[in-house]
Amino acid sequence: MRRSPTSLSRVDPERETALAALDPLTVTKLWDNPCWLSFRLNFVAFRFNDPVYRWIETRYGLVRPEFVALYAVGLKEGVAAKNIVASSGLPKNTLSRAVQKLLQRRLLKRETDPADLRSYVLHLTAAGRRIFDETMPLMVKHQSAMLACLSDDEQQQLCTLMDKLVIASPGWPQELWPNETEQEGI
Amino acid sequence: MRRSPTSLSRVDPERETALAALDPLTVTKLWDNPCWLSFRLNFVAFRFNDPVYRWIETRYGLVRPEFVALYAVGLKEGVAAKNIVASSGLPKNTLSRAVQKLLQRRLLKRETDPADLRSYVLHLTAAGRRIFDETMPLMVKHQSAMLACLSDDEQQQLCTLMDKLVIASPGWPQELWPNETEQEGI
DNA sequence: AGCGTCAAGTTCCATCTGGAACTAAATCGG
DNA sequence: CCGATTTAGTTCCAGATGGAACTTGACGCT
Repeated sequence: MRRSPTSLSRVDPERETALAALDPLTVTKLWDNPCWLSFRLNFVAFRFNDPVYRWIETRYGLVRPEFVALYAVGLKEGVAAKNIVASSGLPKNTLSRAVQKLLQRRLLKRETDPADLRSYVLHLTAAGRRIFDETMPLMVKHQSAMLACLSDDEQQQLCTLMDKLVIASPGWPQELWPNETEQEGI
Repeated sequence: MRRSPTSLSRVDPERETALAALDPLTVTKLWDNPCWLSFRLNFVAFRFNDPVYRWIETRYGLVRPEFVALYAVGLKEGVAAKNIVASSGLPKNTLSRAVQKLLQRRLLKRETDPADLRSYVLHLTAAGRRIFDETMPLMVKHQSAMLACLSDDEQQQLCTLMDKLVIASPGWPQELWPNETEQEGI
C-alpha cells in the first residue's frame, strides 16, 4: 500500500498523543492511504462543520440546508436560491424547502427579481441577521482554534495553497471514468 | 465583511477564468468569507468526493456509506464496524446497514472477533477486492489531476500543513459554545 | 461471584433526502 | 414574433437517514 508523503514513522511526542487519540482505522486513512488528500480535507472539514451544525441545530433548530441558506444570504444579500444551489452542491429541492422554512420562520424575506420573474431575491430579516451575527464570531473563533497549531507564516501558506487549488478547480475532471463524451472547453 | 488572507484583487488571467466559471456566491464564499478555511476545504473535498461517489454508484450500485465501508476494509483488513464509525463520522446504524448490504452482495465477509464476542472482524471477498483494486487507481489519478496545479514542493507543503492540522486535531474543541449556560431562544 | 455500567451492533420509525416530473418564465433560432 | 429549448423554483414520493431504544456481551467494582 502506498503511503502519503508524510509518513507516520517520525517519533514525536505530539504525534504519539494524536495517534493514541485517533481510531486505528483513522490513522490508516490519514497516513497509510494513497488518497491522503481527500481524507485529510474531509477530516479537517468535518471537525469544523460538525460542531457548527450541532450548535445551529440545538441553538436555533435549523437543520443543515437551512443554515447553509441563511449563511449564504448573510454573506451576500440579494442572492437567489440557484446561487446557493451552485455554491453548496445541495439539490435544489432541498434548498427550496430550506428557504420555505426560513421564510415561514421570518428569518428570510424574498421578493421577485424584476430582472427575472422566475427568480427571487433573498434577504435576511432582522431576526435572521441576529442569528448570523451571533454565529459568525463563534465560527471564526473555532477556525482560529483549529489554525492555532500553525504559525502565521504557515497559515498564509495554507491559504495560498488552497487558493491555488480552488483557482485550478474549474479545470478538474467532472467524472472519474474516462467517458468518451467528455466535454472540452467551457 | 472580513476577507480571507488571499483576496481576489490581484489581476491574473487564470484567476479571471476561475472567477468566470464559478457562481458569484461561490466566489464570495471563497474569497470574501471570514470562514475561508472550512469553505475551501469543503469545496476541494467536494470536488474530489462527488465524482468518486457518482462513479461508485453508477458502476457498482454502491451508495456512499457502502463504499465508505468497502474502502475502509480495503485499506485495513480486519477492522470492525466501530472503527468505520469512528473514522467516518457516519452514524452506526447507517454503517450497520451498509455492512449488511455488502455481506448480502458477497463483497464483504465477517467473523466474530474472538477477543470480543459483540464485535465482528471484516474482510473483503475476492469480488470486494476487485472493486477496491479497480477504483483505487482512478481515485489516485483524480487526486493527481487535482494536485497538478501545485509544484512538487507545494504538494509537499500542503501535505505537511494538513498533517500538522490533523495531529493537532485531538486538541480542538468539540463544541462551538464553551459553557453550559442556557441562552435565550430566538 | 454479582451487580451496575458501558460498548458493539441491530431494529424501529419519524423525518429527511434527492431524482424526476412539473409550472412558469426566459432565451434562443429562425 | 412564434414555437422549441432552457432555467428557477416547487411538488411528489420512494427510499435513505439517523436518533433512540434494544440485545447481547464486556468490564469495573466491591
